[in-house]
Amino acid sequence: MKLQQLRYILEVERRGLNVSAAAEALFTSQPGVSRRIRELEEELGVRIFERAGRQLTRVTPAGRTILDLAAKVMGEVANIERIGREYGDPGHGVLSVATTHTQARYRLPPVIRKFIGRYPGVRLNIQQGTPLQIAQMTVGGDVDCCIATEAMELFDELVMLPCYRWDRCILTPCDHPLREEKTLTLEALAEYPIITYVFGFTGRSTLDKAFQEAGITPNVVLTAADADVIKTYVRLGLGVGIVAKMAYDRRVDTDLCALDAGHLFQSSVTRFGLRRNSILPGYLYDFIELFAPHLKRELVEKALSASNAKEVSRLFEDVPLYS
Amino acid sequence: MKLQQLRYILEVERRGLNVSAAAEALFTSQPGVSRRIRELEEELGVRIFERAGRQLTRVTPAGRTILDLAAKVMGEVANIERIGREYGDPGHGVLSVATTHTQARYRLPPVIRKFIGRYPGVRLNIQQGTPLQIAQMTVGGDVDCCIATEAMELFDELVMLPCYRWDRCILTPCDHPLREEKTLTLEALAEYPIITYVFGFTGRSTLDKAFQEAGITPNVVLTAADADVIKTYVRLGLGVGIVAKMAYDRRVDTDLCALDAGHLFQSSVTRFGLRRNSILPGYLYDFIELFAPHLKRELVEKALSASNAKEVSRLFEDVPLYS
DNA sequence: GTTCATTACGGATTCCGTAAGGATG
DNA sequence: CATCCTTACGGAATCCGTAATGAAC
Repeated sequence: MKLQQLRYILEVERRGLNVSAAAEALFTSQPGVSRRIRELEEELGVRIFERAGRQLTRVTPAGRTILDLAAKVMGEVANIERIGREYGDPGHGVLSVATTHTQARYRLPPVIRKFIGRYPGVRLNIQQGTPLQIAQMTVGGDVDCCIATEAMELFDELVMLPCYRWDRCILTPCDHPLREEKTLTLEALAEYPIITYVFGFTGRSTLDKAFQEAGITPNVVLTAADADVIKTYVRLGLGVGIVAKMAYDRRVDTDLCALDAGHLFQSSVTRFGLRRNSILPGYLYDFIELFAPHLKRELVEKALSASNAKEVSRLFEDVPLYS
Repeated sequence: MKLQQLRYILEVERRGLNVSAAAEALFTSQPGVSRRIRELEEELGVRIFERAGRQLTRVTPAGRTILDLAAKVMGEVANIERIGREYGDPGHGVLSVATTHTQARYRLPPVIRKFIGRYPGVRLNIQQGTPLQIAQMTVGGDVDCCIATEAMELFDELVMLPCYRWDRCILTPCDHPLREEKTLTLEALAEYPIITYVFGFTGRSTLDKAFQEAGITPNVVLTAADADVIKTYVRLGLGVGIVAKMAYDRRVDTDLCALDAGHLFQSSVTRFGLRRNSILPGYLYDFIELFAPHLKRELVEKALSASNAKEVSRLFEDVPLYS
């Protein structure tokens, strides 16, 4: 058995059983991939992929197990390679973080400023994407870690570390009638056209839940993937915005007013995502702690070695997350 | 990185950093091993072994981590290979069990009779050795599992499944004065020369502990690795034997008498040992259940995936082990 | 002088890419 | 006819074993 063979079958699965696509992604020829798979199947004496004629149609039961184990193997191999880089060149390396607009724009800048001061030898690489995309990037090994509020629970290869809890606020022009209300209610809010996040972004699901439970159908006239766009349309008078509090800065957004909406919606928790059982470069522990000071190295290591999500969440039972 | 390289560094470590010995064990040439290691170190950019001149002297810190990860990788690879054999040829294969004389002689025969009836296609392979040897054989992958009472807790790569609890008896010639005693005591026992197991065998440590706690120094005139030898010398009148109850069969040992000693010594627990995170062939689950009926497949699987010994022992808290 | 690891070299094997072939929709 | 996997073949790289070299006890 060769590592190459395992690498190939994993890529073939990742590309939806398309050998040609896998070959391209692996920067090699398609017949090579085909042959390597065939060899492995012959050596093991088991079909990994079912074929209809020449097409790979699906993964056999044995193949399923083999692919899962192969993924583990490649994960450990990646760890070994990282150990090499770490010891050979401590304090140097690359840190790839996948995250959403909200984090990149509002929450990460001070963290990154401190980080690059402390690790001038580490090349930072911030990838932006939808929550689903960034979770996939992390699972697939394209980045070292991710930060997001949504969709992270969909992958159980990911360990999720709660970072901070946040609430929403309502953005209006400063002369808006909503500012007259004594205590803001969902009903009052629903009187106006609403501008907020696209589904699947920045806690949007929590927002929908609140309206649904109150039996109210809000008039959402526009959705955007980030708060800057939302603000723009609030300024145009298109409606009132519902955004994360951290997206409002009274010094910059002088023409907008923010009303606290913490009591209207359940607060959301932003999380740090890491591949289970991965070994992190030393500076990544520091990066995590800069982002969420309660996530000390020891705690993160415990979470990484936990065998299931329940164990992880038990580690964070007593952590207060407001900041 | 190649699997071969990982295999080689592991063997070199196993052979006490002796490259020549490793090469021999791997059925290959010594320069090949040497070069392969060198290549891996160059690729990773880290020394795995420290050298004094040309001799490998010890494992570097980075090497330690790499070796541990390499062991995991090779473990998963072995699992993949097993999956192949399993699916390709269910009900066929090899089952290697390492165990001690006591188990092989008294406890295993009925189990094995049933097993070979149920799985005529499986080749059984029983390896006998000292408790330490058999535990090492299991860790090293030379056998699939082991059964023993002693020394199994020394390896935390092993998952130990408690199988049954047993007590000791005192073997004497039938006309021996000890038979006159109403209730047998340690003091009375210590009046006579004693023949029992060698240290490290079949619960010998429990035995020593009992005497020590009572402040008695027994006169152990002869020790042997198995009960058959002990019986022989009891028959010769050399002393009284202390052996596991299961080693006495009144139909066969008609010239010997057994006195219950359950109240004198703490009972011992015989355990099944498996490598952590290994995948077992289906018939091995059956073998385990034949040996210890409470060890159902599901329970064994849970224990195998547990991350530490404490978690394992929690699984067996409520299991009664007398049989 | 024996043990042990490294270097040097030739042969065998494996790996890979290009080109051609056959099946499917 | 376009897509996609397999087979065929030649060149390159890798792997392996023998022999020779050098260091250490």
